[in-house]
Amino acid sequence: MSEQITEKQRNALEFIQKEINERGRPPTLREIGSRIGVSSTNGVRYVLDALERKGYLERSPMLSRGIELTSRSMPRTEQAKMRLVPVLGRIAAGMPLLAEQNIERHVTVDRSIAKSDDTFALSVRGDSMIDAGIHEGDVIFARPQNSADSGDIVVALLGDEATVKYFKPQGDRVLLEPANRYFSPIIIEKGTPGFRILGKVVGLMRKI
Amino acid sequence: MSEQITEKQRNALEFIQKEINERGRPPTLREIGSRIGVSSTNGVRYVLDALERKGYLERSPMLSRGIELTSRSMPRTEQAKMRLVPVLGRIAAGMPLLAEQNIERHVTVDRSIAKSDDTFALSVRGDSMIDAGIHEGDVIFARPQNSADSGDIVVALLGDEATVKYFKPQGDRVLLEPANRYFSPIIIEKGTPGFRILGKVVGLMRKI
DNA sequence: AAATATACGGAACATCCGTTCATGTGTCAA
DNA sequence: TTGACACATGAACGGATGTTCCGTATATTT
Repeated sequence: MSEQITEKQRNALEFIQKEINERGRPPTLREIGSRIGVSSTNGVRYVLDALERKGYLERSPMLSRGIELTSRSMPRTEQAKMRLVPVLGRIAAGMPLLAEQNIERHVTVDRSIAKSDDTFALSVRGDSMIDAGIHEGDVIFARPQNSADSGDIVVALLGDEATVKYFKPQGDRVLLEPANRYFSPIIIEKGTPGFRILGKVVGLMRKI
Repeated sequence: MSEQITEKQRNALEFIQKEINERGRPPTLREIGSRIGVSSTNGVRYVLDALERKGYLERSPMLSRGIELTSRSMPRTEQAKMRLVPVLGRIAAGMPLLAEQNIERHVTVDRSIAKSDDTFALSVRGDSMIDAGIHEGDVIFARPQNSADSGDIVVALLGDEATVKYFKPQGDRVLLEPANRYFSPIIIEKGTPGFRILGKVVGLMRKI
Protein backbone atom coordinates (compact mmCIF):
# COMPACT_ATOMS: atom_id res chain seq x y z
CA MET A 1 0.00 0.00 0.00
CA SER A 2 2.46 2.53 1.21
CA GLU A 3 4.84 2.12 -1.70
CA GLN A 4 7.24 4.69 -2.94
CA ILE A 5 6.10 6.94 -5.75
CA THR A 6 8.26 8.31 -8.52
CA GLU A 7 9.01 11.96 -9.21
CA LYS A 8 6.59 11.99 -12.13
CA GLN A 9 3.83 10.38 -10.10
CA ARG A 10 4.33 12.87 -7.31
CA ASN A 11 4.13 15.77 -9.75
CA ALA A 12 0.89 14.43 -11.16
CA LEU A 13 -0.58 13.92 -7.70
CA GLU A 14 0.33 17.42 -6.56
CA PHE A 15 -1.11 18.90 -9.73
CA ILE A 16 -4.36 17.03 -9.22
CA GLN A 17 -4.54 18.18 -5.60
CA LYS A 18 -3.91 21.77 -6.62
CA GLU A 19 -6.53 21.73 -9.35
CA ILE A 20 -9.19 20.23 -7.10
CA ASN A 21 -8.40 22.75 -4.42
CA GLU A 22 -8.22 25.83 -6.58
CA ARG A 23 -10.72 25.10 -9.35
CA GLY A 24 -12.97 22.62 -7.69
CA ARG A 25 -12.52 19.97 -10.36
CA PRO A 26 -9.96 17.34 -11.27
CA PRO A 27 -7.92 17.85 -14.46
CA THR A 28 -8.27 15.77 -17.62
CA LEU A 29 -5.67 13.31 -18.80
CA ARG A 30 -4.42 15.79 -21.36
CA GLU A 31 -4.15 18.58 -18.79
CA ILE A 32 -2.15 16.35 -16.49
CA GLY A 33 0.02 15.23 -19.38
CA SER A 34 0.97 18.72 -20.44
CA ARG A 35 1.85 19.55 -16.85
CA ILE A 36 4.07 16.57 -16.14
CA GLY A 37 5.59 16.37 -19.58
CA VAL A 38 3.88 13.32 -20.99
CA SER A 39 2.44 13.88 -24.43
CA SER A 40 0.21 10.85 -24.86
CA THR A 41 -2.91 10.27 -22.85
CA ASN A 42 -1.85 6.69 -22.60
CA GLY A 43 1.30 7.69 -20.77
CA VAL A 44 -0.75 9.68 -18.30
CA ARG A 45 -3.07 6.75 -17.91
CA TYR A 46 -0.09 4.68 -17.02
CA VAL A 47 0.92 7.12 -14.29
CA LEU A 48 -2.62 7.23 -12.90
CA ASP A 49 -2.80 3.45 -12.91
CA ALA A 50 0.29 3.38 -10.74
CA LEU A 51 -1.10 6.00 -8.34
CA GLU A 52 -4.36 4.11 -8.11
CA ARG A 53 -2.59 0.84 -7.48
CA LYS A 54 -0.61 2.47 -4.70
CA GLY A 55 -3.76 3.83 -3.11
CA TYR A 56 -3.39 7.56 -3.68
CA LEU A 57 -6.52 7.99 -5.76
CA GLU A 58 -9.55 6.26 -7.19
CA ARG A 59 -11.02 6.52 -10.65
CA SER A 60 -14.46 5.98 -12.09
CA PRO A 61 -14.22 4.38 -15.52
CA MET A 62 -15.63 6.27 -18.47
CA LEU A 63 -16.28 9.44 -16.54
CA SER A 64 -14.80 12.75 -17.49
CA ARG A 65 -12.48 14.02 -14.78
CA GLY A 66 -13.37 10.91 -12.84
CA ILE A 67 -10.56 11.14 -10.34
CA GLU A 68 -11.11 11.12 -6.59
CA LEU A 69 -8.37 11.50 -4.05
CA THR A 70 -8.25 9.03 -1.20
CA SER A 71 -7.93 10.18 2.36
CA ARG A 72 -4.18 9.72 2.42
CA SER A 73 -3.62 12.25 -0.34
CA MET A 74 -6.39 14.59 0.71
CA PRO A 75 -5.41 18.23 0.40
CA ARG A 76 -8.38 19.11 2.57
CA THR A 77 -6.31 18.89 5.68
CA GLU A 78 -7.40 22.42 6.32
CA GLN A 79 -11.00 21.53 6.61
CA ALA A 80 -10.51 18.40 8.57
CA LYS A 81 -8.37 19.90 11.27
CA MET A 82 -10.64 22.70 12.32
CA ARG A 83 -13.93 23.23 14.03
CA LEU A 84 -16.31 26.16 14.12
CA VAL A 85 -17.28 26.75 17.74
CA PRO A 86 -20.08 29.03 18.98
CA VAL A 87 -19.12 31.67 21.53
CA LEU A 88 -21.89 32.14 24.05
CA GLY A 89 -22.81 35.53 25.38
CA ARG A 90 -25.48 36.13 28.00
CA ILE A 91 -27.27 32.90 28.62
CA ALA A 92 -31.03 33.15 28.62
CA ALA A 93 -32.40 31.00 31.43
CA GLY A 94 -34.58 28.14 30.33
CA MET A 95 -33.26 28.13 26.79
CA PRO A 96 -31.20 25.28 25.44
CA LEU A 97 -27.54 26.13 25.86
CA LEU A 98 -26.81 26.44 22.18
CA ALA A 99 -29.96 28.35 21.31
CA GLU A 100 -29.42 30.86 18.58
CA GLN A 101 -29.97 33.76 20.90
CA ASN A 102 -27.20 32.67 23.23
CA ILE A 103 -24.63 32.64 20.46
CA GLU A 104 -22.62 35.79 20.11
CA ARG A 105 -20.26 34.75 17.33
CA HIS A 106 -18.20 31.83 16.12
CA VAL A 107 -14.49 31.13 16.25
CA THR A 108 -12.48 28.47 14.47
CA VAL A 109 -10.18 26.34 16.52
CA ASP A 110 -8.06 23.28 16.05
CA ARG A 111 -9.82 19.96 16.54
CA SER A 112 -7.17 18.92 19.02
CA ILE A 113 -8.88 21.33 21.40
CA ALA A 114 -12.49 21.10 20.28
CA LYS A 115 -12.65 17.33 20.08
CA SER A 116 -16.39 16.84 20.30
CA ASP A 117 -18.68 18.64 17.92
CA ASP A 118 -20.79 20.10 20.72
CA THR A 119 -17.88 22.04 22.17
CA PHE A 120 -18.84 25.60 23.06
CA ALA A 121 -16.87 28.70 23.95
CA LEU A 122 -17.15 31.62 26.35
CA SER A 123 -15.47 34.95 26.81
CA VAL A 124 -13.90 35.24 30.24
CA ARG A 125 -14.93 38.20 32.36
CA GLY A 126 -12.96 39.14 35.41
CA ASP A 127 -9.75 37.96 37.00
CA SER A 128 -11.04 35.26 39.29
CA MET A 129 -9.07 32.50 37.55
CA ILE A 130 -5.87 34.40 36.89
CA ASP A 131 -3.67 32.05 38.90
CA ALA A 132 -4.77 29.26 36.61
CA GLY A 133 -3.53 31.32 33.68
CA ILE A 134 -7.03 32.31 32.62
CA HIS A 135 -7.23 36.03 31.97
CA GLU A 136 -9.97 38.51 31.33
CA GLY A 137 -10.84 38.46 27.64
CA ASP A 138 -9.62 34.92 27.05
CA VAL A 139 -11.91 32.63 25.13
CA ILE A 140 -12.31 29.33 26.93
CA PHE A 141 -13.56 26.15 25.29
CA ALA A 142 -15.73 23.68 27.15
CA ARG A 143 -17.22 20.26 26.58
CA PRO A 144 -20.84 20.03 27.72
CA GLN A 145 -21.44 17.83 30.77
CA ASN A 146 -23.62 18.31 33.80
CA SER A 147 -21.17 17.03 36.33
CA ALA A 148 -17.41 16.98 36.74
CA ASP A 149 -14.57 15.57 38.79
CA SER A 150 -13.19 17.44 41.76
CA GLY A 151 -10.51 19.85 40.67
CA ASP A 152 -11.78 20.24 37.13
CA ILE A 153 -12.22 23.74 35.81
CA VAL A 154 -15.87 24.05 34.90
CA VAL A 155 -18.34 26.47 33.41
CA ALA A 156 -21.25 26.84 35.81
CA LEU A 157 -24.50 28.66 35.34
CA LEU A 158 -25.78 30.79 38.23
CA GLY A 159 -29.05 32.32 37.21
CA ASP A 160 -28.27 33.73 33.83
CA GLU A 161 -24.61 34.30 34.57
CA ALA A 162 -21.98 31.82 33.41
CA THR A 163 -18.87 31.58 35.54
CA VAL A 164 -15.58 29.70 35.28
CA LYS A 165 -14.22 28.14 38.48
CA TYR A 166 -12.59 25.10 40.01
CA PHE A 167 -15.20 22.46 40.81
CA LYS A 168 -14.99 21.05 44.39
CA PRO A 169 -17.96 18.98 45.56
CA GLN A 170 -18.18 18.72 49.36
CA GLY A 171 -20.88 16.43 50.70
CA ASP A 172 -24.19 18.10 49.97
CA ARG A 173 -22.61 21.32 48.89
CA VAL A 174 -20.56 22.40 45.93
CA LEU A 175 -17.62 24.74 46.16
CA LEU A 176 -16.81 26.90 43.17
CA GLU A 177 -13.29 27.95 43.91
CA PRO A 178 -11.56 30.83 42.13
CA ALA A 179 -7.86 30.82 41.30
CA ASN A 180 -7.19 34.18 42.88
CA ARG A 181 -6.43 34.73 46.53
CA TYR A 182 -8.40 37.97 46.58
CA PHE A 183 -11.62 36.16 45.67
CA SER A 184 -13.73 33.95 47.90
CA PRO A 185 -15.17 30.57 46.95
CA ILE A 186 -18.83 30.40 46.04
CA ILE A 187 -20.75 27.88 48.11
CA ILE A 188 -23.80 26.27 46.59
CA GLU A 189 -26.28 24.04 48.41
CA LYS A 190 -27.25 21.05 46.33
CA GLY A 191 -30.55 21.58 44.56
CA THR A 192 -30.26 25.32 44.44
CA PRO A 193 -32.52 26.44 41.60
CA GLY A 194 -30.77 28.18 38.74
CA PHE A 195 -27.50 26.37 39.38
CA ARG A 196 -26.14 24.07 36.76
CA ILE A 197 -22.82 22.75 35.50
CA LEU A 198 -22.63 23.54 31.82
CA GLY A 199 -19.38 21.85 30.98
CA LYS A 200 -15.75 21.17 31.61
CA VAL A 201 -13.12 23.56 30.35
CA VAL A 202 -10.86 21.85 27.83
CA GLY A 203 -8.93 24.68 26.26
CA LEU A 204 -8.40 28.35 25.85
CA MET A 205 -7.37 30.94 23.30
CA ARG A 206 -5.97 34.38 23.95
CA LYS A 207 -5.34 37.42 21.83
CA ILE A 208 -2.39 39.40 23.16
CA MET B 1 -26.81 41.01 -8.42
CA SER B 2 -28.36 39.90 -5.19
CA GLU B 3 -31.53 38.65 -6.82
CA GLN B 4 -33.86 36.04 -5.46
CA ILE B 5 -33.36 32.51 -6.67
CA THR B 6 -36.09 29.96 -7.27
CA GLU B 7 -36.56 26.65 -5.49
CA LYS B 8 -35.21 24.75 -8.47
CA GLN B 9 -32.17 26.97 -8.77
CA ARG B 10 -31.47 26.59 -5.06
CA ASN B 11 -31.69 22.82 -5.34
CA ALA B 12 -29.27 22.83 -8.24
CA LEU B 13 -26.84 25.10 -6.41
CA GLU B 14 -26.91 22.98 -3.27
CA PHE B 15 -26.39 19.83 -5.31
CA ILE B 16 -23.39 21.37 -7.04
CA GLN B 17 -21.94 22.48 -3.72
CA LYS B 18 -22.40 19.03 -2.27
CA GLU B 19 -20.80 17.27 -5.22
CA ILE B 20 -17.78 19.56 -5.25
CA ASN B 21 -17.38 19.09 -1.53
CA GLU B 22 -17.84 15.37 -1.37
CA ARG B 23 -16.46 14.18 -4.67
CA GLY B 24 -14.13 16.97 -5.60
CA ARG B 25 -15.73 17.61 -8.96
CA PRO B 26 -18.77 19.46 -10.27
CA PRO B 27 -21.63 17.40 -11.72
CA THR B 28 -22.57 17.28 -15.40
CA LEU B 29 -25.72 18.82 -16.82
CA ARG B 30 -27.38 15.42 -16.92
CA GLU B 31 -26.46 14.63 -13.33
CA ILE B 32 -27.89 17.94 -12.19
CA GLY B 33 -30.99 17.40 -14.27
CA SER B 34 -31.79 14.01 -12.81
CA ARG B 35 -31.34 15.44 -9.33
CA ILE B 36 -33.57 18.48 -9.72
CA GLY B 37 -36.11 16.81 -11.93
CA VAL B 38 -35.35 18.34 -15.30
CA SER B 39 -35.02 15.78 -18.05
CA SER B 40 -33.40 17.77 -20.81
CA THR B 41 -29.90 19.14 -20.64
CA ASN B 42 -31.22 22.32 -22.13
CA GLY B 43 -33.53 22.83 -19.18
CA VAL B 44 -30.59 22.47 -16.84
CA ARG B 45 -28.64 24.87 -18.97
CA TYR B 46 -31.41 27.37 -18.49
CA VAL B 47 -31.19 27.01 -14.72
CA LEU B 48 -27.42 27.41 -14.78
CA ASP B 49 -27.71 30.46 -17.00
CA ALA B 50 -29.92 32.03 -14.37
CA LEU B 51 -27.53 31.15 -11.55
CA GLU B 52 -24.60 32.53 -13.51
CA ARG B 53 -26.50 35.72 -14.31
CA LYS B 54 -27.27 36.16 -10.63
CA GLY B 55 -23.64 35.69 -9.71
CA TYR B 56 -23.70 32.35 -7.90
CA LEU B 57 -21.37 30.53 -10.24
CA GLU B 58 -19.18 30.84 -13.32
CA ARG B 59 -18.86 28.51 -16.26
CA SER B 60 -16.16 27.80 -18.79
CA PRO B 61 -17.70 27.13 -22.20
CA MET B 62 -17.09 23.78 -23.84
CA LEU B 63 -15.50 22.26 -20.81
CA SER B 64 -16.80 19.15 -19.15
CA ARG B 65 -17.91 19.91 -15.60
CA GLY B 66 -16.84 23.48 -16.20
CA ILE B 67 -18.66 24.97 -13.23
CA GLU B 68 -16.95 27.08 -10.59
CA LEU B 69 -18.68 28.47 -7.55
CA THR B 70 -18.21 32.11 -6.71
CA SER B 71 -17.30 33.19 -3.20
CA ARG B 72 -20.88 34.11 -2.33
CA SER B 73 -22.13 30.59 -2.79
CA MET B 74 -19.36 28.90 -0.86
CA PRO B 75 -20.74 27.03 2.12
CA ARG B 76 -20.12 29.07 5.21
CA THR B 77 -18.02 26.76 7.28
CA GLU B 78 -15.33 26.75 4.64
CA GLN B 79 -15.42 30.47 4.36
CA ALA B 80 -12.01 30.41 5.90
CA LYS B 81 -12.24 32.28 9.12
CA MET B 82 -9.28 30.17 9.91
CA ARG B 83 -5.62 29.92 9.19
CA LEU B 84 -3.23 26.98 9.10
CA VAL B 85 -0.19 27.92 11.15
CA PRO B 86 3.12 26.03 11.27
CA VAL B 87 4.34 25.01 14.71
CA LEU B 88 8.11 25.27 14.88
CA GLY B 89 10.20 22.74 16.72
CA ARG B 90 13.95 22.95 17.07
CA ILE B 91 15.17 25.77 14.92
CA ALA B 92 18.13 24.93 12.75
CA ALA B 93 20.53 27.86 12.80
CA GLY B 94 21.09 29.51 9.44
CA MET B 95 17.93 28.11 7.93
CA PRO B 96 15.04 30.36 7.01
CA LEU B 97 12.60 30.42 9.89
CA LEU B 98 9.85 28.58 8.07
CA ALA B 99 12.09 25.99 6.47
CA GLU B 100 10.45 22.63 6.12
CA GLN B 101 12.75 21.05 8.65
CA ASN B 102 11.83 23.53 11.36
CA ILE B 103 8.13 22.74 11.08
CA GLU B 104 6.87 20.16 13.51
CA ARG B 105 3.17 20.21 12.66
CA HIS B 106 0.36 22.58 11.81
CA VAL B 107 -2.55 23.88 13.85
CA THR B 108 -5.62 25.73 12.73
CA VAL B 109 -6.51 28.92 14.49
CA ASP B 110 -8.96 31.74 14.08
CA ARG B 111 -7.86 34.58 11.83
CA SER B 112 -8.58 37.05 14.62
CA ILE B 113 -5.39 35.72 16.19
CA ALA B 114 -3.33 34.82 13.15
CA LYS B 115 -3.96 38.00 11.24
CA SER B 116 -1.01 37.93 8.87
CA ASP B 117 -0.35 34.90 6.75
CA ASP B 118 3.22 34.54 7.96
CA THR B 119 2.16 33.96 11.54
CA PHE B 120 4.04 31.09 13.12
CA ALA B 121 3.57 29.10 16.31
CA LEU B 122 5.73 27.58 19.02
CA SER B 123 5.24 25.13 21.85
CA VAL B 124 6.16 26.70 25.17
CA ARG B 125 8.75 24.88 27.26
CA GLY B 126 9.23 25.78 30.89
CA ASP B 127 7.48 28.06 33.32
CA SER B 128 9.43 31.25 32.82
CA MET B 129 6.40 33.21 31.64
CA ILE B 130 3.84 31.78 34.00
CA ASP B 131 2.97 35.12 35.60
CA ALA B 132 1.96 36.33 32.17
CA GLY B 133 -0.44 33.43 31.97
CA ILE B 134 1.78 31.48 29.58
CA HIS B 135 2.17 27.91 30.73
CA GLU B 136 4.32 24.97 29.74
CA GLY B 137 2.75 23.22 26.79
CA ASP B 138 0.85 26.25 25.54
CA VAL B 139 1.09 27.00 21.87
CA ILE B 140 1.94 30.65 21.31
CA PHE B 141 1.40 32.49 18.04
CA ALA B 142 3.80 35.15 16.82
CA ARG B 143 4.03 37.62 14.00
CA PRO B 144 7.51 37.74 12.45
CA GLN B 145 9.42 40.95 13.06
CA ASN B 146 13.06 41.55 13.93
CA SER B 147 12.48 44.24 16.49
CA ALA B 148 9.80 45.07 19.05
CA ASP B 149 8.60 47.70 21.47
CA SER B 150 9.67 47.65 25.09
CA GLY B 151 7.33 45.48 27.09
CA ASP B 152 6.23 43.33 24.18
CA ILE B 153 6.33 39.59 24.63
CA VAL B 154 8.67 38.29 21.96
CA VAL B 155 10.09 35.08 20.58
CA ALA B 156 13.87 35.36 20.55
CA LEU B 157 16.40 33.01 19.08
CA LEU B 158 19.51 32.21 21.15
CA GLY B 159 21.67 29.87 19.17
CA ASP B 160 19.20 27.23 18.08
CA GLU B 161 16.93 27.65 21.05
CA ALA B 162 13.78 29.79 20.77
CA THR B 163 12.63 31.46 23.96
CA VAL B 164 9.62 33.55 24.93
CA LYS B 165 10.25 36.59 27.13
CA TYR B 166 9.40 40.22 27.74
CA PHE B 167 11.49 42.48 25.51
CA LYS B 168 13.25 45.36 27.33
CA PRO B 169 15.91 47.22 25.36
CA GLN B 170 18.36 49.14 27.57
CA GLY B 171 20.89 51.30 25.77
CA ASP B 172 23.28 48.96 24.03
CA ARG B 173 21.94 45.90 25.76
CA VAL B 174 18.72 43.95 25.55
CA LEU B 175 16.98 42.49 28.56
CA LEU B 176 14.90 39.38 28.08
CA GLU B 177 12.78 39.35 31.17
CA PRO B 178 10.84 36.32 32.36
CA ALA B 179 7.47 36.57 34.06
CA ASN B 180 8.47 34.45 37.02
CA ARG B 181 10.20 35.74 40.11
CA TYR B 182 12.29 32.60 40.41
CA PHE B 183 13.92 33.24 37.05
CA SER B 184 16.54 35.85 36.21
CA PRO B 185 16.52 38.14 33.20
CA ILE B 186 18.79 37.28 30.30
CA ILE B 187 21.12 40.12 29.33
CA ILE B 188 22.29 40.33 25.77
CA GLU B 189 24.92 42.69 24.42
CA LYS B 190 23.94 44.22 21.13
CA GLY B 191 25.49 42.41 18.21
CA THR B 192 25.81 39.09 20.00
CA PRO B 193 26.04 36.46 17.28
CA GLY B 194 23.25 33.92 17.25
CA PHE B 195 20.79 36.31 18.86
CA ARG B 196 17.77 37.39 16.92
CA ILE B 197 14.23 38.55 17.56
CA LEU B 198 11.96 36.22 15.62
CA GLY B 199 8.64 37.85 16.28
CA LYS B 200 6.12 39.35 18.60
CA VAL B 201 3.71 37.11 20.45
CA VAL B 202 0.13 37.86 19.42
CA GLY B 203 -1.87 34.99 20.85
CA LEU B 204 -1.91 31.67 22.56
CA MET B 205 -3.82 28.45 22.68
CA ARG B 206 -3.94 25.94 25.51
CA LYS B 207 -5.21 22.42 25.88
CA ILE B 208 -6.38 21.77 29.44
C1' DA C 1 21.44 -13.27 -26.34
C1' DA C 2 16.62 -13.80 -25.66
C1' DA C 3 12.76 -12.83 -22.87
C1' DT C 4 10.18 -9.93 -19.96
C1' DA C 5 8.72 -5.73 -17.66
C1' DT C 6 8.54 -0.73 -17.50
C1' DA C 7 7.43 3.59 -19.50
C1' DC C 8 6.08 5.92 -22.75
C1' DG C 9 4.28 7.90 -28.13
C1' DG C 10 0.68 8.04 -31.57
C1' DA C 11 -3.54 7.31 -33.49
C1' DA C 12 -8.15 5.45 -33.79
C1' DC C 13 -12.25 4.79 -31.25
C1' DA C 14 -16.21 5.17 -28.11
C1' DT C 15 -18.34 7.45 -24.83
C1' DC C 16 -19.23 11.59 -22.24
C1' DC C 17 -20.95 16.01 -22.14
C1' DG C 18 -21.93 20.86 -23.40
C1' DT C 19 -24.32 23.30 -27.23
C1' DT C 20 -27.80 24.30 -30.50
C1' DC C 21 -32.23 23.94 -32.67
C1' DA C 22 -36.97 22.93 -33.24
C1' DT C 23 -40.97 22.60 -30.58
C1' DG C 24 -44.18 22.74 -27.05
C1' DT C 25 -46.37 24.46 -22.57
C1' DG C 26 -48.14 27.57 -19.42
C1' DT C 27 -48.74 32.65 -17.64
C1' DC C 28 -49.48 37.43 -18.05
C1' DA C 29 -50.25 41.81 -20.18
C1' DA C 30 -52.13 44.37 -24.09
C1' DT D 1 -57.46 36.50 -28.90
C1' DT D 2 -52.69 37.57 -29.59
C1' DG D 3 -48.08 38.01 -28.59
C1' DA D 4 -44.19 38.07 -25.55
C1' DC D 5 -41.76 35.61 -22.17
C1' DA D 6 -40.22 32.11 -18.87
C1' DC D 7 -39.36 27.31 -18.68
C1' DA D 8 -39.25 22.94 -20.33
C1' DT D 9 -38.76 18.45 -23.74
C1' DG D 10 -36.26 15.87 -27.14
C1' DA D 11 -33.13 15.12 -30.51
C1' DA D 12 -29.13 15.99 -33.08
C1' DC D 13 -24.40 17.90 -33.38
C1' DG D 14 -19.66 18.39 -32.24
C1' DG D 15 -16.06 19.06 -29.18
C1' DA D 16 -14.03 17.02 -24.88
C1' DT D 17 -12.28 13.16 -22.74
C1' DG D 18 -11.27 8.39 -21.39
C1' DT D 19 -10.07 3.78 -23.59
C1' DT D 20 -7.88 0.60 -26.59
C1' DC D 21 -4.51 -1.10 -29.72
C1' DC D 22 -0.05 -1.11 -31.70
C1' DG D 23 4.65 0.19 -31.65
C1' DT D 24 9.29 1.64 -29.69
C1' DA D 25 13.05 2.26 -26.53
C1' DT D 26 15.35 1.10 -22.39
C1' DA D 27 16.44 -1.54 -18.59
C1' DT D 28 16.25 -5.87 -16.03
C1' DT D 29 16.02 -10.66 -15.74
C1' DT D 30 16.82 -15.38 -17.29
